[in-house]
Amino acid sequence: MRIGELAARTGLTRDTIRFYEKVGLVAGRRTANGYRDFPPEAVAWLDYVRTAQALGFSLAEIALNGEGLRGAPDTAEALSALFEEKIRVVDARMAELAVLRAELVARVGTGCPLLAAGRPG
Amino acid sequence: MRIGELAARTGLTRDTIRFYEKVGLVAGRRTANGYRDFPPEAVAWLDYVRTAQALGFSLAEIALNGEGLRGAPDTAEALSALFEEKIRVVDARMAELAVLRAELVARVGTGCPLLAAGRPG
DNA sequence: CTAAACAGTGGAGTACGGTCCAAGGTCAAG
DNA sequence: CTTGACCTTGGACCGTACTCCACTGTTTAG
Repeated sequence: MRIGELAARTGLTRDTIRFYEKVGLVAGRRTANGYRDFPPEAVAWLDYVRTAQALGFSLAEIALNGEGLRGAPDTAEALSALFEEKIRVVDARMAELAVLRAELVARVGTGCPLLAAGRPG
Repeated sequence: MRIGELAARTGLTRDTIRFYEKVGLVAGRRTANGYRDFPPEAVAWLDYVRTAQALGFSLAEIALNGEGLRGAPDTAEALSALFEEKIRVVDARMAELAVLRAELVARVGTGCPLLAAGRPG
């Protein structure tokens, strides 16, 4: 499919997709006239890119994931492994947030919360 | 205290503190010779800035929080309210992550995770 | 055939959050 | 009085992730 259709299907702009191609996030074959031609899987891949981005991964990291997938013998399995890894990342992030939450709870209602910030001394 | 000491106590660089002053994140009185002179509370405030940043707040938002605090009749109470608000934000962020986690779990182990991405059709 | 809708390129600009540097002023110790 | 540590300023520069623009080429519908 051409870039306009991919843009419509993913909710990204054409410019963003061209930018993603430039940084190696998405593959770009060309038709005879020079237009980009994307496979149908590009839609799902870009959906995944947005998810990974929401998880706090940089585009460079996501591109590396993609590299790994392209070299994998069984892509479906490799992708499952990738998702499992992401789940661990999500769990870690949630744990961090839980710590921050606890710190915030501890500060609420103290006489002077900023100064009660648990520094030594 | 002068900027070097504040930098040492917060773990920030002098340049970062000057940058924070420029964007209104931290107050800058001056001594007779033109050196910046920070009150002791600046340490705790900058600690808070880092925490808020870790929560995903932009420096501009954090600066606005600071504005609100300076205008508050009871700073300790205003700060408690601020922390309570941040707790709600943390809860919202954790809920988002929980959704993402569920999506990832759903994709693991499907025949072709990328294509099973729950799109209509 | 023409006009619109699509595609291409390169390059500039934006916002955020710093980071580094050069040139110079201030201050305490030896 | 010099040395060195500290401070000042302005401005250039970086990486990330886009976003917009002008100009040009291609395809499609009437």
